Amino acid sequence: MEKIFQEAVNDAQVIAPFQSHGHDHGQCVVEAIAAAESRCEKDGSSFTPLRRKVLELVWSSHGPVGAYEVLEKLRSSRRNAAPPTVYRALEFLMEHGLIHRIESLNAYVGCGDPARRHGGQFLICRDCQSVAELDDRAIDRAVTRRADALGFDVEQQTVEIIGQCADCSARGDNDGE
Amino acid sequence: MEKIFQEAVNDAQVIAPFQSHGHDHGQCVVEAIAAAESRCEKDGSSFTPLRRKVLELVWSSHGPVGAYEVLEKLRSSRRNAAPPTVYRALEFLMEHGLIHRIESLNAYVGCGDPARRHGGQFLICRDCQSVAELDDRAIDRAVTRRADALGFDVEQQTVEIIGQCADCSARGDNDGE
DNA sequence: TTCTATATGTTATAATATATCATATTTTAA
DNA sequence: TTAAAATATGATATATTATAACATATAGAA
Ligand SMILES: [Zn+2]
Ligand SMILES: [Zn+2]
Ligand SMILES: [Zn+2]
Ligand SMILES: [Zn+2]
Repeated sequence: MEKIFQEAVNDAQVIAPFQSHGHDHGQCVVEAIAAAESRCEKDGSSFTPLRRKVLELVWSSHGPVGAYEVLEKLRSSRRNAAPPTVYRALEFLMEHGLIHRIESLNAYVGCGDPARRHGGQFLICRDCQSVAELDDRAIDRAVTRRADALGFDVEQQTVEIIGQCADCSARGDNDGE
Repeated sequence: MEKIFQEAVNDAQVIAPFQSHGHDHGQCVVEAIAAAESRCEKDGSSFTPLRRKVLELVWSSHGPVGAYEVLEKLRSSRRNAAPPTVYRALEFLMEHGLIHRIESLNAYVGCGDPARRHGGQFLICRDCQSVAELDDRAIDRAVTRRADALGFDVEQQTVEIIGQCADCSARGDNDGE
């Protein structure tokens, strides 16, 4: 069991696995900010203090965060922040692949690997709200095959899978068992 | 090319293909209503005139329709219709598998086969807004495999693929070629 | 028939997102 | 080096999507 998990986690197609409860999340944020700086430098775009702060707030957990949740937190450092303040920053972060939008939740989640271009494939735990990010070629291939057969040209994938993660399943949260 | 399309269209995993521009859409609506009646009878739930009307309005095209678009149209027959009128009907139709919600568009689309239980997989044309509904086992299998490897228990899939359909591609709409 | 569950009416408001114009800051280039 | 242009943020207003709460009506069951 453990072995299977480990294989899956080490697979490059798993961009960001579910994180253990006790992991060093400060380090996650540090790495995300570093990756963002690097990415913006490459793109020749300016990673301003506001954008950095908003990215940090999105990374406050591995779960999806709503725009107004970001706004509320942002206001402790920027008293006059308004919805456009946040939405513009989120738009920038999306354009540069630093965050993804979870359509089914109207929320945003930090990207686990902004260096690599990819569409969005997510496993979302209904209990702990954690998100695992995938770039699964088998899923992509299955989608592309079917689309090709119908003469459909794929431009953007939204794959959002709701369910229960291993930890919550083990802990016996809610239904499920 | 035609042959490939035809195979794909006849495949049971394509619940509803893209429709030709000149097809008899009145017939689509008639069939959808008949299927809905049958389904509700099986479920022992009441397919009221309001719910029927809302379903017809969702079926006004093969594209996604917003709740407030439905509301506006509904008002020509029900002067006093309000948002809850529509949302409650949409909720009912969803619960009975008569429509699906397209999360990435905050919109709804009629289900091409309410008799069969299935999750949502959609190809959505960015030009003509038409939607093809899939129940593709290869996509489902790829998702399930990866989820299993991560110990994740899948409960609900949201697969929404944006792109350009064959017709629009042939007509040379916008970019794409 | 009375009770009970279901369905709809009605009003208000919550939650999410964008438009618009003003101001500040940075970059470009004459 | 300074004016013009592009970019970024401030500020206000409003659009869009969705739900809460309570009242009334209707349909089945007891
Ligand atoms: Zn972390
Ligand atoms: Zn990513
Ligand atoms: Zn039709
Ligand atoms: Zn369907």
